[in-house]
Amino acid sequence: MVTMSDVARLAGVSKMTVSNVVNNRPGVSDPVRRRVLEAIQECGYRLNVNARTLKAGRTGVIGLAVPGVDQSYYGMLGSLLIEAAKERGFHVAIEQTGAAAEGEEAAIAQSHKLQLDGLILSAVVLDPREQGGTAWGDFPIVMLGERDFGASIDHVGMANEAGTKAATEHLIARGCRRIANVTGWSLEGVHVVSRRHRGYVEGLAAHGIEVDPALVSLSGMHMERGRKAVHDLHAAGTAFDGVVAVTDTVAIGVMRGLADLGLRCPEDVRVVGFDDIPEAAYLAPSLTTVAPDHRWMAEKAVELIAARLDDPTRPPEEHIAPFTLIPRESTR
Amino acid sequence: MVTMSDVARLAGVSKMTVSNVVNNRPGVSDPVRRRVLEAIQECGYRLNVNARTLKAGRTGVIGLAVPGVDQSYYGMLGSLLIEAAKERGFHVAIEQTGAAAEGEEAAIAQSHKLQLDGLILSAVVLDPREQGGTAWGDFPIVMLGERDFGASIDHVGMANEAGTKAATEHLIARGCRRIANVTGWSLEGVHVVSRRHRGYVEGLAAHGIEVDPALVSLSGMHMERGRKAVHDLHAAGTAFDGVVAVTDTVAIGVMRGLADLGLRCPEDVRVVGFDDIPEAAYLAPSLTTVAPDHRWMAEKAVELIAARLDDPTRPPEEHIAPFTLIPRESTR
DNA sequence: TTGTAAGCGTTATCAA
DNA sequence: TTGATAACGCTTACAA
Repeated sequence: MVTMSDVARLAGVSKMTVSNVVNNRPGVSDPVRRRVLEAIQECGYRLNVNARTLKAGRTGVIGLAVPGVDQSYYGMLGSLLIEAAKERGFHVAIEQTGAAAEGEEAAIAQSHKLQLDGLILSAVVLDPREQGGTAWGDFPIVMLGERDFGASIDHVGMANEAGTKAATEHLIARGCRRIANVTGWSLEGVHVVSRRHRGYVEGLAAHGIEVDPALVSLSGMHMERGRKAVHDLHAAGTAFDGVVAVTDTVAIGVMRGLADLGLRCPEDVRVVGFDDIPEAAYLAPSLTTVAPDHRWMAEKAVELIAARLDDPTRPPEEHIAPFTLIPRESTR
Repeated sequence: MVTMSDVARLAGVSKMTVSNVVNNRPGVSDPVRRRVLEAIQECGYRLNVNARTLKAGRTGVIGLAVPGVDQSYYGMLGSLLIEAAKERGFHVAIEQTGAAAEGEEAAIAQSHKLQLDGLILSAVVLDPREQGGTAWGDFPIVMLGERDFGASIDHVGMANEAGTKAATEHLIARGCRRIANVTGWSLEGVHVVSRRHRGYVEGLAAHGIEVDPALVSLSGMHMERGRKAVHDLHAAGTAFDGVVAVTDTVAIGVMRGLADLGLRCPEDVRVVGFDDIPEAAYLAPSLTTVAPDHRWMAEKAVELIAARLDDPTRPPEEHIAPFTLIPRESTR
């Protein structure tokens, strides 16, 4: 490996002068600067970021922990976050949590260990309360998603309740009266699933419709679960004319399930999703969905990391992304 | 920051002994080990990976450069690579190239600069020939995808030609005779698009069917392009009863385009894709596709990085992933 | 404007 | 079995 000393020797100056040139610091005469630059060219020198980091205590890398980038939603989110980070000169190291509490905790520990400059954590199941508040010291963590974070941590969320409520009311406006909610793993506690379910309940309530427990299907966040939920509803003889799916991914499974049963969408059953993943517009029928402003969220998250890095004492902030309901064929 | 020296002082031993304990090295007596571990607990010490790296000359991080993780295929691939890397103790930093030559070159430069231990590059457009052979010294780069890499670089590819040929023959076996190829941006040179197109041509040739240029639609690698391609074929009055799409993503667009025109799949037009992205099985109709063994590719790629790190002089290797044709409803 | 010396937190080496 | 010392490549502080 070519080091600064090598360059220095070649240019006939001291290490320090090379350092000054490399970092574009003032106080180096032009001829010397030129000589150093030539030497750098000549021997193909590259600055060792690690050594610099060792001194500075920063890495320029932020961690991103998501359940898995193989899921459309997190792929899209990851992509936007990587771009947003790039804008501010950060690189991104990805950690996959598998949507498990251990995975999410491990991600925090890892980023700490790797001395990343911060971590953006898409918390699906982790309960920050159980982590003993600010147990992470002032390591900059931004939480994405929906948990009961209290006011103790930077958080970028989206309008889960309002979004699902709007989706539910949209179905009602289209004439649906027996609306199923194909939702996630549990309705206990505070997380994406429970909040979105709450929006469904509120949407119904706003129009005086009572919740029929038979129409609420706890499944999981994958396509297969959405499909199975529809099969189960059908097998149980539960009639329904609309479905509020907890995510677009689940909605894809739901629509597939309908196809399995020979039910037409939207004629027999209307479907809405949540997230507006890239595929949503290209399905047949295209999927009506709640679209949070993901780019906005990504930029906000990186901004919060940068801000906390500058001032570790600043009070935590909470931001909620705006959303739009995008009507498409699945509810026509 | 708590350092080894702090722990050493607290435990009343030398830095070196702490290092030995932390790294689970033999030759430390049990009582001393215990004492050190207690001290570590007590002061909340964490190993500074950076300092270790500085010594080792390694970072433990490999770069992964793909066009964008928001595309299902690269999301899936990324996910598998992250897991494979984890298996071998590597972390992954992601770079997005936007499928542009500059992006791909920049990714190489960046990984160099960040002193990553290696780079796995999903090269879509970069021409290694133009890069002057081994201009990257012995920085471990593994190329994924299909380019004319010569024998000069580690490469993990897939059976693009054989796969598409099989897909084409599958359509023929199903009775299709007017088979369109909705393909990428260009058929010049050697890359995924041209190789897969070649497979299409071979598949037709094997059954004595001549290529009708009107049936070959150069589009691009996104859903919208697949949709547009179908619209264009239709507008031009070109009849077709089958479509070989260059990727599953494009195939989704194709199926959407068929729906736009009121054409039924598979009754009017049968469709095959390539990649087997997670959504393929859940579309309605589900998508017949060529499924390369992605997990195998991911593991191979990481393995090659590790091997070159161990022995920079080893000759470059080329590996081609096996594939399976998965028949589904879109060609029933 | 340039150079010297010390030190960042870790590990390899060798001596005790 | 343990410890002292010298690196790793760079930057900060200060001297020339």
